[in-house]
This record gives sequence, C-alpha cells and structure tokens, in this order.
Amino acid sequence: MALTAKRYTVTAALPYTNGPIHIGHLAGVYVPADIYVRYLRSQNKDVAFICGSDEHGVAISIRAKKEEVSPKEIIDKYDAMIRTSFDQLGISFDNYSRTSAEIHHKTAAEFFKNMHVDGKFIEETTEQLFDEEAQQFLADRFVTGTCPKCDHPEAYGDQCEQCGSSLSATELINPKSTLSGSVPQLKATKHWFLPLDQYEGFIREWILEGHKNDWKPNVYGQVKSWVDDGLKPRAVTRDLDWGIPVPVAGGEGKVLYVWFDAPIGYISSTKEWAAREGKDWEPYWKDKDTELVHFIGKDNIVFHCIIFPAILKASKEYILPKNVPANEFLNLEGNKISTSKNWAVWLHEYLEEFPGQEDVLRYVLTANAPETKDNDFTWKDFQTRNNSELVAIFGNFINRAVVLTHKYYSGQVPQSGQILSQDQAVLDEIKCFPSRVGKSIEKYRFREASQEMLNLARLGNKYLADEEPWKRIKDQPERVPTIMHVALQIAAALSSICEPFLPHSAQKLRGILNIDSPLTWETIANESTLLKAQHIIGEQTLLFSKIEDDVIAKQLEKLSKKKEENEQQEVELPPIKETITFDDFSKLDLRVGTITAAEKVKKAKKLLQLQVELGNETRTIVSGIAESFSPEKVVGQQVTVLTNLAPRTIRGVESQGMLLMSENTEGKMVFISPDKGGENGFLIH
RNA sequence: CGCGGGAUAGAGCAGUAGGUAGCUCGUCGGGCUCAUAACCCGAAGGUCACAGGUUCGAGUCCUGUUCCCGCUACCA
Repeated sequence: MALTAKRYTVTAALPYTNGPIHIGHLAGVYVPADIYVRYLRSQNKDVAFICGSDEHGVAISIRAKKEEVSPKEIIDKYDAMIRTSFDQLGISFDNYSRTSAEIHHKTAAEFFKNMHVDGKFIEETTEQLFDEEAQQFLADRFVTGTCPKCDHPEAYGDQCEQCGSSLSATELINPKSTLSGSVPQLKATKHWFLPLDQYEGFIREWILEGHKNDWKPNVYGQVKSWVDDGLKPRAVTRDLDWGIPVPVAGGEGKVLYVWFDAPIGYISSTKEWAAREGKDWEPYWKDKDTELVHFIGKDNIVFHCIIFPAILKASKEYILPKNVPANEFLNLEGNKISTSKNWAVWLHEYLEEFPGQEDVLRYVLTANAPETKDNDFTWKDFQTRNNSELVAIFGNFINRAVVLTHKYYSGQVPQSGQILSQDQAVLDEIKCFPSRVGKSIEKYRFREASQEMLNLARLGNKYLADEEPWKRIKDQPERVPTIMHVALQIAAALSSICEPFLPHSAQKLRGILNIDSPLTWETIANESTLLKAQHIIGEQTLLFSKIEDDVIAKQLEKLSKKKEENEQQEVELPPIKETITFDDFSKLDLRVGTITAAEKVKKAKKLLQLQVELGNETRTIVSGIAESFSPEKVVGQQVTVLTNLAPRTIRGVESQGMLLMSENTEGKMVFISPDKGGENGFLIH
C-alpha cells in the first residue's frame, strides 16, 4: 500500500442544496473523507480536498415552484447553512464551491462542447409528456395515471405501486400532471445521450478486472451488476429552465442533466481553489502521479464509477479514480433517515445543542460508521461511546497524567531515571501507533483506525495501573519521575494521533500539554522523547465531558415528537370522490369469499396468486398484497370480492376479480372482510 | 422475480491464502483509589441466519432457503 503518489485529489460527494446536512451524510461521506485528508496532511502529502454545493436538478426547480420562490433563494439558503455547519464540525475542505458559480458553468459547458465536437454524444428526438399549464416537460415521476397492466388508478409514470411493473409515463392511461393537475400532451423534444454501451469494455477492464481486490465489495458488486446488465445510452440533457444551458445549437430551453454537471463540479471547485492559492489545477486532475479518491454514499456508485469515469475517459487526459470507498447507509433509531419525513439528526441543530462537542459526533459516527453494511445510530449508543470511551478511556487518561504531574512536579515534565524493561516496552509500543492507525486509514477502515487510536489511551491507563505511581511515591519515590515521564510521552503522542478523528480535541490537548506546533507522526514513530524534561505543561482541564441521561432523553423526546407529527400528516385523507347513483353502485357485484390457496407470483414482488372459494365456483385472483401477507397467512381468510370486474392478465396469470383492501398508516394492507358468519358466494349490498 | 450488499456472544462490529471463534460496550466477580463512581485484572455469555454438500478439517468454498437493506421517491 503505502502513500507513494505525488499528490492527492480527494472529493466528497456534493451535498444537494435542498435541505440541511444530517448525520447520514456525515457518517457516509464527510467524516471519513475528512479523516483521510487530515491523515494525508499529517504525512506531509500534497492534498486537495474538494467539495461544493450541488444546486441544479429537477427537485430544486419543483420545490421552488411549489414554494413560489426562486430556485436561487433555496440554494442560497441551504448553501450558506451547509457551509457554516461543515466549518463548525471541522470538515477541512481546501475548497467548497457551488455549481451555480460562474466558473462551474463555464467548465461544465466546456466539457459538453468538447465532447459534442468530438462526436461523443448521440442525438435523439423523442415524444415526451408536456404540461402546457406549467410550461414544462414532465419527468416520469411527475405523471400519474391508470396502470396499463393492472388498472390501478394511481400509478406513477415510472412504476406502478400496485403491481410493481416498471412503466414509462407515456404508457399511462389518462395521464395527469402532478404539478398542475392538467392533462399533459405529447411533444417532440431532442436530447443528447452519452452512449454508455460504448464504454462497457473500458469499465469492465478498468474496474471488474483491475480493481477486483482493492475496491469494496459493495462498490465492485454494484458496478458488476450494472455492467452485466448491459449499459445503455443515457440522456445528459433535460427540458428544464434550471441548470446549465446546453451550450450547442439546438439546445435552447434545455439544460445539462444534473448528474452530468455535478461531478464536473469537483473540477470547477479545484480550479477555483487553485486560482485562489496561485496553483496550477491541472496536475490534480491530469497527472498520472495523482491519486483521485471519491468519497460517496452507496446511492452514488453508478455516477462515480460509470458515468463520470466515462465522461473523464471521453475527455481524454483526465485520470480516473484510484478508489471510490462508498459507504452504506446510516439509520436513526431503527428507521431510515428521511429528509422529507424530518427523520434525522440535523447537523446545524446538533452544533447548537451540543456546543463544544463537535468531536463527539465525529467520533461516534466514525466508530459506528456504515462501512460494510447499513448501521443504526441511537442516542443511547452516542451517550455510551462518549461516556465510556472518550471520557472514561481517553479523557480520563489525560487527566490522570496531567493531575499527577501537577501534583508531584508542579507541572514540569520530570527527568526520567533508569528505564526498566516495562518502560521500554511502552516506549516501543508508542512508536508502532502511527503506522498501525495509518494502515487502517489507508485501507479506508476508519472504524478500525479510531479504535486503534483509542488503544493508545488504553495503553496509558494500563501503564499507570501497573506502575502505580501514587504508591511508588511512598515506597520508591525515585521510580516516579520515570513513570510520569513515560506516561506524558503517551499523552503527547495521542495529541497528534487523534487529530484526524478529533481535531478540536487535539488542539485542546495540545493546549493542556503546552505543545506549540503539532508533533508529526514521523517524530512519534522514531523518537522516544516527545516531551522533554523540564517542559512545563499547561493548566489541567477536562478534555471531554460526560453526557447525562436527561440530555439523551431530551433528544429522544424530540424524535418521538417528529414521529407523531409524521403519523398525523399521513392520516391526511383523500377527498370524497364524486357522487354516483344507486344504479352505478348496483353494477358492482360484491360477494363474500374465502381464500383457499395462495402462492407468490413469479417475477413480481408484490403479487399473490389466490384461489378464492365463492360458493358455486373457485376463482383465481391476483392481488398486490405480497408485501403485507405471506401466502400461508392468507389461506382461510374471508374476504370481499368484486366478481364482475373484467378479467385481466397480470404477469401471465389471468385474474378473475378483485379483493377489497384498505391500508393502514404504516402502509400495510388490511382485508375488508365480512363479520363472523358470512357465507361464501353471498351478495353484498 | 431479478441484480448487489448484509445476517458472527445482550448490543455494535472484526475475522479471504479453510486448521482450536476475536474486539469494543454492557453484565458479574476481584484489584486499585492518581483520575470525570473513572482505571486495571478475571469470568460468564456464541449450534458463526437455516438446510444440505466439498474436505482429514468450513464462520471462511459450493448449492438451496429465510429475513433485512439498496437498485425505486424531494435523501449519503
């Protein structure tokens, strides 16, 4: 492994300025990226740590329309918020830009133009749904209508929730725009496509063969899945008024697809930084001796491992990422973090409620990072990790060493006497830590690295417990200077080793030990004396403080309040449909039935194929309830059946009727079944 | 359905050249009292999701099954 590259370009996923930053973002991307970068800097490496706000895309445009403000107001608000909170947490970007910046518009447009000139795109005109009232083309998700496969009246343009089939918006019967409610019309529109299929061989060779062993299994597996599935051309332009205008002829009224422009934002941001620092940006993206690393969450894998590399490859000269250490997701108290449901711990709120405890959050998110699978953040765990790891092990060791030094030597590092074998063992052990922690970081195993860092504090506690200077001071006072001397060396080493993980505390610790400039890791690995005899250490203060139960209780209470609010919101019922006549109603043939057999429908996630006994006959009915009930559970269930619904073939099975179902607040299906004593086949009226 | 990731002590996680199952927290017992009731030592606690198979030997390889997450929504 070893850090051999001449320079490093490290990027962290561009946060989307549609909301503030929460702990999921931090654990997945920004904290690990920051640890990695701080580590590189501690090794005196040339690093550019690049990020910025991602400010284009449909979502922002839609949101602006709904709130009746300009997109700019939204992005300005969140960009400012995100910047401040990153800064306070100590995420040490070399540059944090934004994709609405002029330099980015220029850079992205240039990329597009050059690729266009080189014939890297294919152009295609298709018919898409257009909302006259809102004056815009509709993304599939913004169209609803009747599903052509199962007649479900509220299918989305990309997928029907009822039968699970994936659709395209133009297939929907009676389509409706979710923006204005009007009926959209088909309209021809031209778009530019990046023919990813032409890059299949390149991706296969580069990742599937070249990075089989050094990339994380989740990343590698995801890429393999996409490639094996066959890559298809992907549109890189959109009909939208918010974004970077397509800079070639025929592109009027169209913008670059947000996923085309966003990763280029890394490059624009690098340019911005280089200009400010008086550097040349190009080596950071074009020199073969540069290592490019993208920190992202798992949902971004395809963009960073397939689309962006294809763009870089097409533009020549550019280097490809050395690694893309994507993390999995973090849950909160057992539930998925969700911006829309407000189910999150927001960084800006945390910073306000836990002033001076930025490092605690950094530490907890590192120690419990979702590196190999989704993990759960709980406030209880947060408290435990703070109280029994940071406070009890790390902070307490420092405090013991400092208090004893003040007590016995008025704060002066004592001259060590004869070094015994156990002292030497500890001094030797200290020297191993820089490479031990470093190795884990270089392998992107930050959880492991943080625990290794803590082991240095454990070493200190054990050393004090074994040598018992408070006893020796009575029976063997000549031993004590050596013991304290060694203990202080551990404390000094800690002040630097912990820096990537706990930058604020590292600084505080340097204050406590009165160390002016940080010790380099190289010094720690090679020298036995980090704090010389006679050095005066600083005032004793606590490095970390305990978090009491009531603080945690308050956070939990806050969350349960949010949960209640969510449930209340979900109870919002749709309005009563328009009045019908009795004749209309009597057309429905509703009968009591009993499910006698059930099995899953092949190739469908939500469907069960049921045999329903209706007195004189047994019918086959396909129903979208597989996610709420297992086949065994529904057998014997009495149900209400709409028997005169026109038969329809769903996934190759003819369904001869429909079960009446309702849904509860958790989205679980509920049977509308007759009270006890209903008889199969009898009419319901 | 398919594809990808995951399933290991009460909790969170390690464990890929297959060879007596580890770490942290928690629990229990002991020690110590310099320290933020902190620290140190020891112990209990696991049929490594389930079922088969390969092997002298499998958490580790193969097959099948189950459950969770993602691929699919303004979210890493």
